Order: sequence, then structure tokens, then C-alpha cells
Amino acid sequence: MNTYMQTHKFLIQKNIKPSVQRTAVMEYLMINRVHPTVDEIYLALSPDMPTLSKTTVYNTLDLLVRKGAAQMLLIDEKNARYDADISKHGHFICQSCGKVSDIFNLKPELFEIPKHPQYTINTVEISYTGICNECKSN
Amino acid sequence: MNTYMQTHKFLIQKNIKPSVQRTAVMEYLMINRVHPTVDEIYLALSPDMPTLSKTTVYNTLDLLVRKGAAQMLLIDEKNARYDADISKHGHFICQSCGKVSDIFNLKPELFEIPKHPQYTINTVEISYTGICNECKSN
DNA sequence: CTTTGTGCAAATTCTTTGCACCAAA
DNA sequence: TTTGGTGCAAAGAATTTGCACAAAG
Repeated sequence: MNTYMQTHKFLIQKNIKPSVQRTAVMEYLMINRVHPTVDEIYLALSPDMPTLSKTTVYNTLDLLVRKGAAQMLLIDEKNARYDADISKHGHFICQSCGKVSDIFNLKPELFEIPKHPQYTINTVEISYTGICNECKSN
Repeated sequence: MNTYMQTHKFLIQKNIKPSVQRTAVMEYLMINRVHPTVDEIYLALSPDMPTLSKTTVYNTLDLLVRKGAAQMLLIDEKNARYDADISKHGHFICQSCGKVSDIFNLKPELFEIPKHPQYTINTVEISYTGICNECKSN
């Protein structure tokens, strides 16, 4: 089975009606695990889907997040970024090149939801900033 | 000594030339620990400083962050927020009312900088989302 | 003087909205 | 045929830029 059909199936499991556009966006996120921006997704897909609109990309990403099929990252000041990996992991952004990378193997305690008398906490986001090796050596 | 003069002194310690505008922005951040947006700071200060421009507020906040006198929070999708408290603590945003609160007393391990072969990490940001009690009961 | 900071207006960028058309059930 | 999805254009909001004037040293 190809990735398009796998993605189609995945969306149904997540209770998302799989249109061609939605499947393409989700498939793109699943294959390109670089935390793309809305624009990057739109620019990557539009050559093969000339009528695709950015509005649909926005709508689809909102839907994917609401249904728990993806997460929005607030690590890049400039743009929202999206990640198909909703497992517990952190992110790193290089303040020089802006690339966003996964940080796996963090202690599970980091993702524990703290008990707080005033707030009911649902999600945890852990973000690191710094410089990547490539930028450092230039 | 009043808070204005204390702030003035603080800016000098941080190697920031203390103009009236810069001192006012920093003082506002130090007194109002509610993680205000640029607009909130501007609207709060402009009655007493009618010529203040939002550009100056932007410039000043950038400078404060670069000099380590404040931090920018990327927890609110809509706007950047600023915090004069640069000690290790987390933040919570209520997805209903949008208010951003401090989360103190988190385990110090959470703020440890992980060693990573590819990245030199400088800062850690820990953000929680959920619902606050007030919104819950409404 | 010379450098640095401020503030206005305009421009840019990201995101949302309104609405007409299309597609699927 | 009804509901929901898509896509265009326009609107809205946040932030940045260019430039002239003001302030400080």
C-alpha cells in the first residue's frame, strides 16, 4: 500500500474525512518531518495541486490539530510550524538558521503534567534555543 | 528610592542606556508581571507618554531581551508576550481566556540543558496549555 | 558635531473572514 | 438536495522598515 492510502486510512482512524487536500497535507507532514510552516507546505504541494489554496492548508492544519493528528509548534517567532509526531519529544530551534529539530530521549519526567490547584493542564511543550553545529562552524 | 530610579539603575547594570522610554517599559514589566503583549504595554504607557510610539516599544523589548533583562514568551499564538522574570519557571496559557500565568516550583531538572552532539543549547522554555479554574466554572 | 534613540507613516508578512462554487453522501 | 469542503479575494492584525527629527554625550 502506498503512503497516500496509508494516510487516507490514518485520517479515517482519527475521525477526519479524508479529502484529497487533507490527505496530501497529512501525507506531507508524515513524510517531511522538518516541522514545516504553512507556506512551506503550500509551496511544496501546489505544483501537483495547482488549485490548492493556502486557506485550505490553514483549515486542514487546524483540523488536524483539533483531531489530534498533528501538533502546532510555537517555537519559531516568525511562523507557526507543524509536526505529525505527537509523541513526547522536545524541539530545538537554531537562532542562526532557524531550522527546527526534534529532541528525542528527553527524560519522561519532563513531559509529566504538574498538578496545579488553579489550572487543568492538558499539554506540555518543551522548546530549546541555541546554535546548531553547522551554523557554529560558519 | 522609587521604582523608576530602581529600574534606571537596573538598566545601567544590564548595560542598557536608560532613556525615559526604556525605563518606562522595563518598569512596567517589573511591576506588571502578567506577561503583557506589545500592545498592552503601549496602551498602558501612552496615556502618560503621549508621544510614545509602538516602534519604540518594539525596539525596547528587543533590546531588553538581547541584553538579558527580559524574555520573550512564545506561548500565545496571537502575540509575543514579555516577562521581566528571567529565573527558571514555566508558563501556563488558558486556551479559553488566553491569560498567561507563571508556573513556579517546577523540578529544577526540567530546566537542565540537555547535552546534544549537534546543538549548543542556550535556553529552555516550558509551556503548558489547558483551562483555568475561572473558565472551567463558566 | 556626532552618534544614538525616537516616532511617524508606509510596507510587509502571517492569518482570518466572507462568500460563491464544487463535491460527496 | 443538503451538507460540508474548497478556493479566491479582501480584510485584519502583528511586526518591520525607511527616514526625518530629537536628544545625549
